[in-house]
Amino acid sequence: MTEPDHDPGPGLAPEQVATYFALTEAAGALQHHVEQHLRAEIGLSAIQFRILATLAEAGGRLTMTELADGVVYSRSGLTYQAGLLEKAGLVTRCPSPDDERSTLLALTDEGLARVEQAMPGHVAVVKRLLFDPLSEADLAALGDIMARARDHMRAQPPRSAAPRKRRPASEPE
Amino acid sequence: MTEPDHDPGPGLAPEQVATYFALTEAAGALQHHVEQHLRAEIGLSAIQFRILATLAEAGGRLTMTELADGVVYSRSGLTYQAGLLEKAGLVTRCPSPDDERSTLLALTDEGLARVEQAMPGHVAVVKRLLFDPLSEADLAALGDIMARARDHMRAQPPRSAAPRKRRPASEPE
DNA sequence: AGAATTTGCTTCGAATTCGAAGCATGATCT
DNA sequence: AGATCATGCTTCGAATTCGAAGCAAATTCT
Repeated sequence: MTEPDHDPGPGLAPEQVATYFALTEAAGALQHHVEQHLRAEIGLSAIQFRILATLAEAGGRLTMTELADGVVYSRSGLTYQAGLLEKAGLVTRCPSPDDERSTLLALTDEGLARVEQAMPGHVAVVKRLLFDPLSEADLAALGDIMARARDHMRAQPPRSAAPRKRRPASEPE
Repeated sequence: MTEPDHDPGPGLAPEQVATYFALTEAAGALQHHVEQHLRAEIGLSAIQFRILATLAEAGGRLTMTELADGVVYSRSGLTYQAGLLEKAGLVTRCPSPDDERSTLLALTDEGLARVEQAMPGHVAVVKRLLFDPLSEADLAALGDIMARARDHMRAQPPRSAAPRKRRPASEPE
C-alpha cells in the first residue's frame, strides 16, 4: 500500500502520488469519524456543522453563494440544507437589503449555541485523530502548507466547461 | 477565516482549528476538481478511480471488505460501485477460493488500462492544484505527516459506534 | 455431528447530492 | 424607458450513498 507498481509516466513522482493518496485517505477517514461524532453528539451532519461554523466565523450572515463558495458545495445542495436548518430553527432566511434576489442566511441564537456546543467535542475528536501523532512543528508546517494550498485552489479560475459560471474576477465588489 | 470568534473552551488551540479547516477545505476543493477532471477525461467518478487504483496497487485482486476498508467506504456503496464497474467491464467478481462467501474483485486488463490511462492526467491535476505552491521540503513534510496521520487513524478502534461487531452485547434491542 | 454465533456480501428503503432547467431580480445596452 | 443579458436562488429528476435487514458460508461450542 506504500509503493504503487504502475508506471505513472515521465515527470511524475510516485512520491507525490503516495502523498496525495495519504492525504485523501486520511482526510476521508477523518471526515468519516467526525461525521459519526457530530451526528451522535448533537444531531448534525458534517456539512450542516460546516455551514453553521462558516456562518459563525463570518459574523452570522452570508448569502447563499458566498456560503456555497466557502464550503465548496453545490448551490442546490446548499438550498436543501438551508431548508433543513431553517426548519430546525438554526438559521433564518432573510432577503438581502442590497439585492432583492439574494438570500441572506442568518444564524439564530439557537444555531450559534449549537455550534458552540459542538465545537469543543468536535475539535477534541480532530485533535485525537489528526493532531495526536503530530508534533508542534508538524502542526505548524501542516497549517502553513494547507493554508497555502487552499488559497492556491481558491485562486484557480473556474473551468471552461462550466456553461454558466461566475466572473473570472473573484474580487468582491 | 483566520480566527473564529467563538469560545472553543479550555485547552483547545485555535491554530488547530484553522489548520483543520484549511485541510478540510483544501481537500474538498481538490476532490471536487479531481472529480471534474476524471469524469470529463475518462468517464470515471473519483470513487471508481480510487477503487481501481487501490486494486492496481494491491496486485489486482481484493475482497470487498479489504477494498471497502482501503477506500473508507460503506459496504453497500462498494457493492453498488462494483456492480457498475463490472457492468463496464473494468472488474470481475470471482468467488474466493479460500472463503466461499467472500467475493474477490479482480481488475480486468481494460480496467488496468483505464487506470494507467487516467493516472498521468490525474496526477497532473493534483500536481497543479496541490503541489504547485509547495516546495520539495513541503512535499516531503506533507507526505510524512499525512502518512503518519493515516496510519494513526487506521489504528483507531471504532469507538462505540459499531452496532454489533465482535462482542455479543447482553442487551438485545 | 448439530446448533448457535460470527463473518461477508447483497438487497432494500430513505436521505442526500448534483447538474440542468426555471424563475425572479439587477445591471447594461440602445 | 424598454429590451436584453447576467446573476442568485430554487425546483426537478436522476444518480449515489448509507445503515439496517436478510441470506449464505464458515467457525466455534456443546
